Amino acid sequence: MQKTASPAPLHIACSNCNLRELCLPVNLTGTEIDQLDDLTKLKHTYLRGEHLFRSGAKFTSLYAIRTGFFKTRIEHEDGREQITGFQMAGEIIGMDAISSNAHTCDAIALEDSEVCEIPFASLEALSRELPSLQRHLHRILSREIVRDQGIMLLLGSMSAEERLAAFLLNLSQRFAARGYSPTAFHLRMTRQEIGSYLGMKLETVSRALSNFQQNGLISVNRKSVRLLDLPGLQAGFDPKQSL
Amino acid sequence: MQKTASPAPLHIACSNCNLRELCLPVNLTGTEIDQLDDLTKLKHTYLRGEHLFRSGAKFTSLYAIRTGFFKTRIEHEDGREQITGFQMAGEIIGMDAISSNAHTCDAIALEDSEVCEIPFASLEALSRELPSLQRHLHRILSREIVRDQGIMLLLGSMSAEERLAAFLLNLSQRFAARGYSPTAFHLRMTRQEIGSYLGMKLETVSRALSNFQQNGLISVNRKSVRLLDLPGLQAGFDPKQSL
DNA sequence: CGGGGACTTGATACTGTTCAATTTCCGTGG
DNA sequence: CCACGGAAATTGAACAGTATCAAGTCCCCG
Repeated sequence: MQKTASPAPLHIACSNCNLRELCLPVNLTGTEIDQLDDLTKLKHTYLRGEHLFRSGAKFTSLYAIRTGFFKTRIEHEDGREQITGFQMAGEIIGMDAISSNAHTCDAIALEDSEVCEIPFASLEALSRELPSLQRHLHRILSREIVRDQGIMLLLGSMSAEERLAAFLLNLSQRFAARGYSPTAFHLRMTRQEIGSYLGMKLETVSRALSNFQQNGLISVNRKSVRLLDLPGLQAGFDPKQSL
Repeated sequence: MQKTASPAPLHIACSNCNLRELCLPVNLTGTEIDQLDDLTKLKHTYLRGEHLFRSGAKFTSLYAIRTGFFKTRIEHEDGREQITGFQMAGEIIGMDAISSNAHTCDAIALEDSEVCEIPFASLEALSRELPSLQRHLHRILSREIVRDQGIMLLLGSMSAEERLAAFLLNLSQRFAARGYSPTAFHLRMTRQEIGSYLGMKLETVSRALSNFQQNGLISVNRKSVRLLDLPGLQAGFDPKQSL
């Protein structure tokens, strides 16, 4: 397709994967896209519950989610676990492993999913030749840092209900960015997993959801959620105002 | 100096800065070191309380701490703040800003400090030419991700005393790595700052420290701390065992 | 259609917060 | 050099938010 002398496309229609994170903002020529496509041609599918990788495994590749939903978790020796993120289509998993050449978390499919494997050595090599790809890789790594620090803020200085509201709004935004409804969606994870992510117990998650519902902020039934009052959620729900 | 046929040095004695993070594990020839030195020749000093940068400021450079001590913090609009880290000599600040070209946190000197400024565009350019530098940059970014996720684990699934014990042990390790005593050191930050970092109130920090002292794990007076029982701290102090 | 995990809800316990009173220390200015 | 003022830290008591324990319901999957 790069036969046409047309200017480089504004963003890449990555033929191999749904690489929102990796491809979208990069300005490349057709040949360069081909090189990138080469990089991302390894595809795999994972069924619900399967591991994409396990903590301790040797690091070779990053993984871009084409379709589906994953969670990542780290485990303390005493068995305590912390879910460090929920990843959806277009997002990248595995960046924690670059530092030590071994994965530091488990990645597990929450529904049947398809991923692109991106051999990291090749990505590094190509990014040496394509400054805009290099730039973009750095941005992606940095974005993960910013995301994690946002969660630190959440965990460190917000109440259980505020954390849950922020979580729902974050999902909402990410679904919207993918063309799905921002106000009605299906939770792929259990209350326990939400709780682990947000630093609270599953009962507290359940109570907070019920509470939101009673106050007209959401309607929830099992795993399906409808956000009814986005500004109300954003404002942080204050139970004292509502008796 | 690569005139000599001697092998590349095992690590770099960075003439400009105390770049433990940036330089140490990189294998480079003399010329290459010179290029890197060029990159890090901008030096500045900051007095206690001064800002290295503020949230929102345009991103141009990373900063490597030569000497001194910094904190980084993010602020929620409602005034809540979360301290995201305490950085000491040899560590790098500013990586969060790569993603959006603007700093997302404030960096403030906790004591008089000296930093190297590393223009990021130049670092990217040089790392395109030196694969081992590129690799190392990626490792540093990834290490920050791992660090942040460790703090998420802390905040999400540990008790106040466990968090504080982990914090003290982390400081201990980092001082030890710099040739200082791992068991006797001076806290550069207030109880309130420790609390903000660990997601608890200053009173809780103070009580926990007193509690550790009463149980012979540490001795503490104001800002000076002595760790008396590292294994005890590591095991996580359980107040029920000790009546 | 049956079994078991996921979820909800209630009662109670406990960790950590809040409010408040003191004490200690450090830097500043007389 | 000492005195002073204010921030930092400690400690206590009451309170709030969340965890824990327990019982029961609902579904989803086999």
